[in-house]
Amino acid sequence: MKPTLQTVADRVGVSRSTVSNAYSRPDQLSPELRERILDAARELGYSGPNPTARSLRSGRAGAIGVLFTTALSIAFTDPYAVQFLRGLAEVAEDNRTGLLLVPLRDDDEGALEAVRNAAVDGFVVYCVPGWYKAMEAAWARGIPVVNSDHFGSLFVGIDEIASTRAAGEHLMRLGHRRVAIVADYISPDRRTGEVSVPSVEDLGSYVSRERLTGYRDAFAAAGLEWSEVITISAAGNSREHGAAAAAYALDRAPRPTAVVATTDLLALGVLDALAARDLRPGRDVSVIGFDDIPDAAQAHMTTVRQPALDRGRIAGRLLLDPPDDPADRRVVLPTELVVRASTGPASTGSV
Amino acid sequence: MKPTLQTVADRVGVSRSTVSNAYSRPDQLSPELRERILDAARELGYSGPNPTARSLRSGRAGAIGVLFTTALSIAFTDPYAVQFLRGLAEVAEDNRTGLLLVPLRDDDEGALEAVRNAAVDGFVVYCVPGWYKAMEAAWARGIPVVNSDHFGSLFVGIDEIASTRAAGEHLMRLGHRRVAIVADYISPDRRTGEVSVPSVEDLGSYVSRERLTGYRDAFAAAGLEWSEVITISAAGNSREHGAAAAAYALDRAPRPTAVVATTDLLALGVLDALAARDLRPGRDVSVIGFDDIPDAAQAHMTTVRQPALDRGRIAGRLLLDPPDDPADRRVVLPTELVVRASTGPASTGSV
DNA sequence: TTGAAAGCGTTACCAC
DNA sequence: GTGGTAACGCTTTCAA
Repeated sequence: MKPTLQTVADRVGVSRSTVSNAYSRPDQLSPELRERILDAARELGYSGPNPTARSLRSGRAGAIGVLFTTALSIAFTDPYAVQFLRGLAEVAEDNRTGLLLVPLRDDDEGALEAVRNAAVDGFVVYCVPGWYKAMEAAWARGIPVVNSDHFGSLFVGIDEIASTRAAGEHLMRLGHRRVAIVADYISPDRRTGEVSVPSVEDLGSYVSRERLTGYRDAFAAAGLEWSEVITISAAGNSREHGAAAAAYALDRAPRPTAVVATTDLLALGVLDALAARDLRPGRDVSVIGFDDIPDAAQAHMTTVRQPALDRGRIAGRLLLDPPDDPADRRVVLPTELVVRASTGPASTGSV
Repeated sequence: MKPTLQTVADRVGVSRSTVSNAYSRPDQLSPELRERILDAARELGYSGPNPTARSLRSGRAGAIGVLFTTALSIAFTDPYAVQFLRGLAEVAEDNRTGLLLVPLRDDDEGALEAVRNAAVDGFVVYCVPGWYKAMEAAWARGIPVVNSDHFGSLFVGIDEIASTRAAGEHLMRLGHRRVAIVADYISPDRRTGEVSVPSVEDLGSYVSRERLTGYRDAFAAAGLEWSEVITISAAGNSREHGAAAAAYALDRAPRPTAVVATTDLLALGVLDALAARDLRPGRDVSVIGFDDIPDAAQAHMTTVRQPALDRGRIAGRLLLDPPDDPADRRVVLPTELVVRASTGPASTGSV
């Protein structure tokens, strides 16, 4: 039988309230009595108030729920996600709050259950394409939800369209006209391969949709028709999937002079694919990523930098202390096109 | 006012129990009634039983607490930790259990508070040198604690000493006699620099202590005195710290013919330091790491492979379903010395 | 400074 | 198939 407040109270010969005070409001009783209580507790193996009971009573769970795109076991492999989490964790720590990684399993029902059952004070939704039900379940909880990918009441994100438009303009300025785009979650069956995206607006994944839109607009402004652009679906956001997807662009004639990707991880895969074919990035084929993860710099890759750490931090602050002014509840962070060696003028002579 | 079970019960005209059953034991009532209840709930904005109250009643928190070495914001940067977490997350998902990252702040009191206040069913202690108090607090909770670095009742780990002994023997076989070791957490002040470690046994960090012991034993067996070995402290487990520490070995005469490190991250830093000095790994200076993280293979680095993913998985299983037989409560996983190009014969002629 | 009493929102048991 | 009743372990007035 586990000791409870009452056990300790009985032992010392005081009431529950006094023992409770000994832990939660030390100033409410004499130091000696407190010491006696704490001693008794130690002796009885009582390690302090039961967190769950305390939560129930106080109405505070002491944790932030984190909702991920995919299996939580994947989350840690994406450097961008890791940065985001670090920022979030930092703020959580400062507020004596834990981070609860919610297990969103593959089946819909399981995911809903998990969201409804999470003992948390709010949710940070990191990136949940296709999990609208889970998101709705989070909303239904009636606790704050910070969304970084869709527009909700609490939002922290970037101007996705403007960001990729800038990248697209850079490409157009360099004279590229044969372009391929690699994106994840753009084919319904989640396979890797070329896919036709007649209307970007209909894409299910927020991130891919917005980023493709930016490119499309930049291309259009330069007179490049969207229908001429090769769109390739990657089965997931990883370097390997990026390389596999790139093959569909690189192994065709005429070969595109530029291959852009919606994330750095995918773009690094594109670089891998170039290397495997002895093609020189920025000379034979230009490559652009998105995120500016550490490996991007090492690979001398042109990309769009977004402040992942800040996004996490702000998400945490928004959640822990939601501003009253609606205007303050939506934060749009700046991005920056970082030009490195992976982009260069379109080599007109190449086949 | 948030709706509760009672609110819904009143609305439908049934008792609380029936509403509770509608959610938790659907087979206990007629489908029609259940539908009516669920509809009413939706209408009222009731999103299901309060997780905290449910936890209190059922005695199950639905989460595993994860205790990290350092600020949880650091945890994600160590590839080994990430692998471990992935394994753990996998098992947690399968058991509909969340992962609560507990904010161990820098001050002792804050850490204790956090551990005592975490609403979890058990703890996985990943690597907490210097946080003995936090560990004791976890133990005191009276819930299962899986330890991977110290010997507790539930344990999953490797034979640290035998692992590095094998690495040390490899080095001795290659004829190295001027050797430096880079390790983190071996100087009391956590600074980077050469440090004297007269008795390995007294080191505070479990991992560093065990791994140095293995090396020491291997060296001793080959007739190399421990006092002749250069021990260098790294201020933390990162590539940068590894490079900084390596400088203390490489910039002296005579230069060691081998520099080993207690983790791959540190060892990769050593390789960086070699590169900066135009020294060839495996030719001019041999390097050995520990863990076999993905980058190690890419760097052609000799290292000790340990099954990080499995460690995480087993930690989860041990926690969620502690075996009765004490023998099964301690799992020692195999390791393997992976010899790559970063080690070679001691170049007798080098200075 | 201390204690009694009233919940917090749920679930489990046992009658009906 | 359904509904009381009694916990689960704690915190918080409020009165003494």
